[in-house]
Amino acid sequence: MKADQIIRALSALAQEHRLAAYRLLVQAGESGIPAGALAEQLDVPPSSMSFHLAQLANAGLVTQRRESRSIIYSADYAAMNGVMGYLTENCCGGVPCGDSTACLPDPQRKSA
Amino acid sequence: MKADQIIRALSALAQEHRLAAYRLLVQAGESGIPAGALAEQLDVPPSSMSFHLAQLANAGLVTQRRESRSIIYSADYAAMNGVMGYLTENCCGGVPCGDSTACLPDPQRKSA
DNA sequence: TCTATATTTCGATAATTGTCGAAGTATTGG
DNA sequence: CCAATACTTCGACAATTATCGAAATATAGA
Repeated sequence: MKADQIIRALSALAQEHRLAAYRLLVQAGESGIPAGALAEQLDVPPSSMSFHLAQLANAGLVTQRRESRSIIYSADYAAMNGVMGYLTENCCGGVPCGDSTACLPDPQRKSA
Repeated sequence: MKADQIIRALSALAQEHRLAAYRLLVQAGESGIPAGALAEQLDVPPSSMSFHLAQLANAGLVTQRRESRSIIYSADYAAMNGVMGYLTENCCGGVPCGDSTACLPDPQRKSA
């Protein structure tokens, strides 16, 4: 994963509403949350929420799927793990350290 | 750790030069790297580097100490772990998942 | 097809962030 | 005390990002 991609992900998370939205999505798991519900819960106008969700999607941190009239967003755990892996890379001068950030969607987790 | 603090940390890392500097510091470990050396390695003017290092310090991601005429910066591993913990919190809808991001300075790591 | 719902795109404006030279502040050695 | 070194702070300007109403797009149901 290259630096530019990581920076986009970090920028995406470095904003009040997006960080809050992302965390809700992370906790919601695979079922995800529709854009409108996120806007309501975070008390942000729909157009603003849409802007923020687009940033998260562009960063690869969330995926979207249409379901009837709603667009459901869900967190992409692999992307999050990628970012954290990048930050911890060579974290102790090359010496291996308890560096095993792994997080998979609820239903189908690997046996870590 | 509260959201505002996390946002400052993520903002600090979400910038080309700061991400690069931070990674150098992470790899350098406790000995750290003087401001000037970072500026030179990253090909950034001293005043710009200073600005960026101040951001990282303000976010609590790095610490600084004076050593003669130089100011040595080093990564604060605990802060990094705090940020990652925040991101993975309740990451699978409350179900525990391989969520053990830990990273300690080279010389004195815990037996994880 | 017409209307209501759900969301996005557009566009204009406000706010924040990045850049870097010049000047200022520590520290050391002569 | 003076000059050199290592950094930081200041200040001005450029660039990017956030906000949100209005208009556009997609879907579903009557």
